[in-house]
Amino acid sequence: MLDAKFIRENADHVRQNSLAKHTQPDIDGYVKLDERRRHIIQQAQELKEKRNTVSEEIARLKKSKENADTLIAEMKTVSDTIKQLDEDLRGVETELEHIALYIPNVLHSSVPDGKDASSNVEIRRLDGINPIGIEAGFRKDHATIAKQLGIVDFERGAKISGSGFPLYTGKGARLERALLNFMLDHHTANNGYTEVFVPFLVNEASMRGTGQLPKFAEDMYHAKDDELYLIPTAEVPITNIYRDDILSAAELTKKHCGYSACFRREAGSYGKDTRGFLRLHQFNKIEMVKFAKPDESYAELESLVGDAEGILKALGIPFRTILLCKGDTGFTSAKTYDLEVWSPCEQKWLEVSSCSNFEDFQARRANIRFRPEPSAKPEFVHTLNGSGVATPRLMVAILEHYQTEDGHIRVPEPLRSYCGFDVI
RNA sequence: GGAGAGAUGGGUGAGUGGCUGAAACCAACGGUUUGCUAAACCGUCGUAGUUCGCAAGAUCUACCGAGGGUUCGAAUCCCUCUCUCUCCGCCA
Repeated sequence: MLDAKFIRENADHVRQNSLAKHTQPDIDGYVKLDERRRHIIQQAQELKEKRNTVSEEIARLKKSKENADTLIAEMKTVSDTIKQLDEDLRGVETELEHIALYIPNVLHSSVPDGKDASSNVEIRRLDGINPIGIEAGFRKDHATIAKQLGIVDFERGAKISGSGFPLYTGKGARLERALLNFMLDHHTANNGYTEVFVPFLVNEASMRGTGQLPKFAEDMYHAKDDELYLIPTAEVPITNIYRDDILSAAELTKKHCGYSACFRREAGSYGKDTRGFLRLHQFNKIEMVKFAKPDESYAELESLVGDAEGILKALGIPFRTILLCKGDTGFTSAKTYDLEVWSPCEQKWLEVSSCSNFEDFQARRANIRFRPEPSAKPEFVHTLNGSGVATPRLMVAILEHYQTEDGHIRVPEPLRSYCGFDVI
């Protein structure tokens, strides 16, 4: 959510910015309503002031046993008018919020122009154990080899729940768990994150706080009887840990990482990337979230990307880091880097992490503030988050890059102690 | 699921219709003093918004879990909801 005053004073910029993100919120309507809002507030305030002073006068008269009937009658109509104005105000503010919740975050000036993924800018590209572009002919794609080795049972997963809900079995289940444990240990030991284990169902306020609602309601699984939502990412519960809190400057930058299962309806992407692990309704992910001072948030974004890259480096997976262009940057983000691993069988880059600086966009929605100085006024923090990383496509990369000629998988070195075996 | 208790400012906790934006204490901040990490004393010390002002700031308004209601006037009375706690039952 953007600040009302900011929208008022930068209406053109906000409009251009929204267009760049392929949305057209009613900025003119917002500005007009905002004007009306302030007009109503002025009228109501004047009347309330009058009511307050006259009420004191009435109290005085009554105390000295004088007659206050005229004043009381007068105040009755004043009160009715106030009631009407307050009602009008509520209506206007509801309309304002309805527009404001659909206005996307303002892009950082360093974000390149462009309307879709083709304009994203590659920042880094790193070879892992297999140089990118040199592909061994013997490789089977991840779905085939996984099935052959009996480590994932897509059919039975579909039987239990539906397509997009994989069932990991035997060494596959162990490898998945090894990945998650390795990543959590890595971030807590090397990168200074404090681990959290979060609820996987959250309430509506949390979903609004991080910006999933109301705009992306159709992407979420919703337990209607309890008004709870299954989280699409641990970003939601982790960021909302400090909803409505005031943090002290000394504890910033606050860094949390956590595991969660992630649930996504993927409405509208039926038929896309349906094979194997490429697109799932449920998957596992380690998420990193930072709460930073505004003047430090962009440095924190760079180190966040570095933390995510560290996982891929440690595992020897070839990857590239790209900076998303304006049109590809998400609704809530000011600037986003994606990490993509190379799939030799798909001949495609697969996104395994998205690292974003939301500046104060989420903090304003979720009301997360900090005190710059012990007795200073609270300000909104900047929130950032990044996957560190999501497992399905990482698993794709491991199954393809670590495949041997005789159809087995060598377990990447850092995972061996977690797995208890070296080969699948 | 049944029964009960509660929700007040960063914290503890007073406050039952007008003089309460809210006592007191703690914490925090500024200062004085004594002078080795401490104590004593004095002062400051909520948030949001409106209007005015270049600004510092000033005016006004709202807010005592949320939303309604009664009243000239509500932290205080009534209703609904949410959450927390305790006990019982059930289940992991």
